Amino acid sequence: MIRILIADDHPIVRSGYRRLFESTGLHEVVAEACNGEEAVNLFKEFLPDLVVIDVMMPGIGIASSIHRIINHRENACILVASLYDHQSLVERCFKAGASGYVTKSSSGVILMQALGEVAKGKRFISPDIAEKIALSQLGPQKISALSALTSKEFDVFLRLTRGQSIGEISNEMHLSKKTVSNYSSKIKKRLNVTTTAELVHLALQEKLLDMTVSN
Amino acid sequence: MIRILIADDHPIVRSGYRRLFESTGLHEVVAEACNGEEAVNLFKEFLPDLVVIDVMMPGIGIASSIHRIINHRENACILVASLYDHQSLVERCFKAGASGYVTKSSSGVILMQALGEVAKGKRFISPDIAEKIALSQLGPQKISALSALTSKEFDVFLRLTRGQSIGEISNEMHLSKKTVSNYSSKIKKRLNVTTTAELVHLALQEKLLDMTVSN
DNA sequence: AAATAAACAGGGAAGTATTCCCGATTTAAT
DNA sequence: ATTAAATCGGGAATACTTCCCTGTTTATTT
Repeated sequence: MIRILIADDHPIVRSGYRRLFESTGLHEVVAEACNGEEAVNLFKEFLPDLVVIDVMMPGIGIASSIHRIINHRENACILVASLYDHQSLVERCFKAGASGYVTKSSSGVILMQALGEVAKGKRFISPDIAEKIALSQLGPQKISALSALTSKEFDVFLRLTRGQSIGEISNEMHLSKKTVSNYSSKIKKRLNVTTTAELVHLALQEKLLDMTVSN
Repeated sequence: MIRILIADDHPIVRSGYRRLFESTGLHEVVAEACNGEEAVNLFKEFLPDLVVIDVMMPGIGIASSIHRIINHRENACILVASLYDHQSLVERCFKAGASGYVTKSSSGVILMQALGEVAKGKRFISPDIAEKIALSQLGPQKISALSALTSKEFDVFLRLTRGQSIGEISNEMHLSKKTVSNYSSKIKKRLNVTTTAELVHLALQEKLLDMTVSN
């Protein structure tokens, strides 16, 4: 029986995981977290065999959540599930200690496959992302300016482009407004822009935001 | 027995809905679609009592999906589920003929409540969104929030979303910074957002911005 | 193991932007 | 001719930005 911790801020998504995982009879969901801190705490409490964690939750960022879990148990098995497939995000997660990365548009089959591999201590990356990254390695090596951002900067960047204010971000990340504001400035400087709107444009170019909503 | 069609591009989310809905014994999921076209086709095929549809799927946009469903059956019950709670999106959905709108961070209780109301032919909007948006504003007669902007406001809106700063705009438009800043505030208030990033999102949704703006 | 370099967190100060409220024109609309 | 809306900005309080600087904590190198 593989004991699993699910971390996602959407109840419906947690419920979906539960249904999928428990359908095999080989997995047991021992706890559910709806933010990063809770995930870390529940990990310490339940010591699950495997953690399935969302990249974008309120509170601490994904990198630091992973770090803190790995810190508590060196060989923790962490599978990241994300709506986003940007290379720098994937890189950041693996670097922090994740063992697997899948997009949420992956099928149940892929998810279960990922679960199996990660539980065995292997690495897994979903085919759609692997393909994208592989292809991007082939082209002219234009490194995205975004990978120049540190993990905290990147987190703030995402939140800014998603429309959050400095105040909201400081609350969710538990940092002072001053710190967030300083990050915001540093980010703009590094990316050579002056306004938040331009940050959004960059995020769009890097396909970190998608706006397929209307038509 | 209420017969339901689920439309969401994430298998995990569909699975979560299924688990939730079927737990009551009063609902039956008769079909699952993973994009707009499929939702429309499956609707025609199964004629479910109710459709739960995601706002952001590949292919045709939500508005056109809803339109095509309503076109096929005037009184179809459609519940929209979304990660986003922008008023213009909510408006767009209601205008197209949806009966309910919930965010995906809603609890199962809220979701079931929404399902019940919508199935009865009533309207439903999840409390977190309702808090931000006055229900009274949502009649099908309402036109795009952007057309509520005056021409100067619209001009400033476009410049802001293109990444110009208040100072730049005031120079180009020969207005004092104060005036531009006041416009900026008024625009956000009218469009019910608080940050410039959200303005950019609106512009994108309204196709007033194409992603090739900044190089 | 010690040294060097980054990342992280935030204070100070000056400047810019935001919000909300207000009053003054000009321009439309009934 | 009158009411309404659009346009333009001042005042004041608050929020955000920028640049610079000081620590502390993590990583990397030698």
